[in-house]
Amino acid sequence: MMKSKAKPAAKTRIQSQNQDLILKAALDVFSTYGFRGATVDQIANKCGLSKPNLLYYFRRKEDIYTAVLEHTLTEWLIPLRLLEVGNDPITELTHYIVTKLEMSERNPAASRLFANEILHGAPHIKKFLNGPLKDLIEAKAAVIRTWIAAGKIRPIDPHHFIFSIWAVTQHYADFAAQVEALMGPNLDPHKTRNAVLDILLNGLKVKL
Amino acid sequence: MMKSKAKPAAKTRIQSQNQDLILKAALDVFSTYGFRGATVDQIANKCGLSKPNLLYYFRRKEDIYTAVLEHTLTEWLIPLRLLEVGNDPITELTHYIVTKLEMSERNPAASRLFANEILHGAPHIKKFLNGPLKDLIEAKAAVIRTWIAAGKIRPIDPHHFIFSIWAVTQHYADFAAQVEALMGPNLDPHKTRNAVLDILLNGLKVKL
DNA sequence: ACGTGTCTTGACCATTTGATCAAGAATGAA
DNA sequence: TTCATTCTTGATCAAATGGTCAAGACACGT
Repeated sequence: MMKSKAKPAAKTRIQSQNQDLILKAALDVFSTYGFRGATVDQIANKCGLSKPNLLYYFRRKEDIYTAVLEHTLTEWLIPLRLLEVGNDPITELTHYIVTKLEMSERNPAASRLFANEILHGAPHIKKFLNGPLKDLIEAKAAVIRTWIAAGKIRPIDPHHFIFSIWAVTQHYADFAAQVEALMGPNLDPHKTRNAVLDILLNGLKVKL
Repeated sequence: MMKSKAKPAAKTRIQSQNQDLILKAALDVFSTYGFRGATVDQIANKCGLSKPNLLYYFRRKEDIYTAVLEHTLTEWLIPLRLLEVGNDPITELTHYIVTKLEMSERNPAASRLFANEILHGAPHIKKFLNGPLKDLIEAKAAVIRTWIAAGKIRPIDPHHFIFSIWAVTQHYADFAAQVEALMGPNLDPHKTRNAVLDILLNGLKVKL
């Protein structure tokens, strides 16, 4: 029998079902404790599988990690891809920032997993950074330059502006412990959204 | 003989010398690998001491971690403390942001150690966040409100504005791997400084 | 030089943890 | 039902790692 491909994403019903369980649990555990801090046992317990069974689906701990990391990365770029020249820069950027904030709020674990990976030197995703992400950021920097050339926004540095958006939006997921300690547990997402939009976008207006 | 205090910061020449070596090495190792990812052996090797010798100065791994963390925190607040009402908000904020960027550039390990701790829920510094840091941020939020009341800057949310400054400035240390991948290894600190100041402060201007 | 207290370390221990394996249980196509 | 394939797990291993200890080396005031 042909074994189809090297890594058949999922063949059996049980396979795809369990792989899904594992990836969900792994995202939780890895994002909370980091790669080294997480244990295979923790992940196994969290999804109700035995450790050997888990290692039947992913041979090594690192395989689970890279799988969940890649799965996260692909979704991570989607909002930025949607940033196009369009008509109004403020509309476009507002949509991007709001989407990013919503992602950080809905799935902080993914944000933290990513942050942790970068923080430790991005050993597993160097290629992703130098390849797809680099290409994407250059394309979007070009979009921003178009706006500037058209006189629609003030001339800011596109790259550093994108970094600032990333930094601020992800801050609310990655540094949630700090934000919560300083603002209390009932942070109003609506207020946060308005404040962030205000701070990041108001400086773009061209002087009259 | 009186043992003076519970934890005499350092008595002997050798003691203060070795404790210093240990803390320096520990900052490096902990910031790179996280608490769980770091090993006592790594720290010992890095500072040229044997593992048992290192554990002679700090009984447990966690003691080293908390020591280096506390040592870092105290310095971390200094620039923000210097933020006062003064005359010109832009001057004050520029100074704060520039200082923060310089700290991130000069000592990225400290920034990453802190980021890592927060990222994992800040288990060791909850008290610091809820106490000194909370007090400080409230005081500085008041400073910003003073500027707003005086009509010197546009009415932005003080807390979220401080968060934004933290997020953006620390981004260049914490996410250095990503920044480097996207901008190349020769990032010009001067350009970064100007770009960040431009993005964060231009939106504060009151409309004419 | 002496001697007390400080410093250093090789050897060792207990636990955790990633990973293996053989054997048994469940699944599903014929 | 049959039976090959897939799935599951208890038992177990080897390595890594935090921490201990007793014994020896060293520093330094006298």
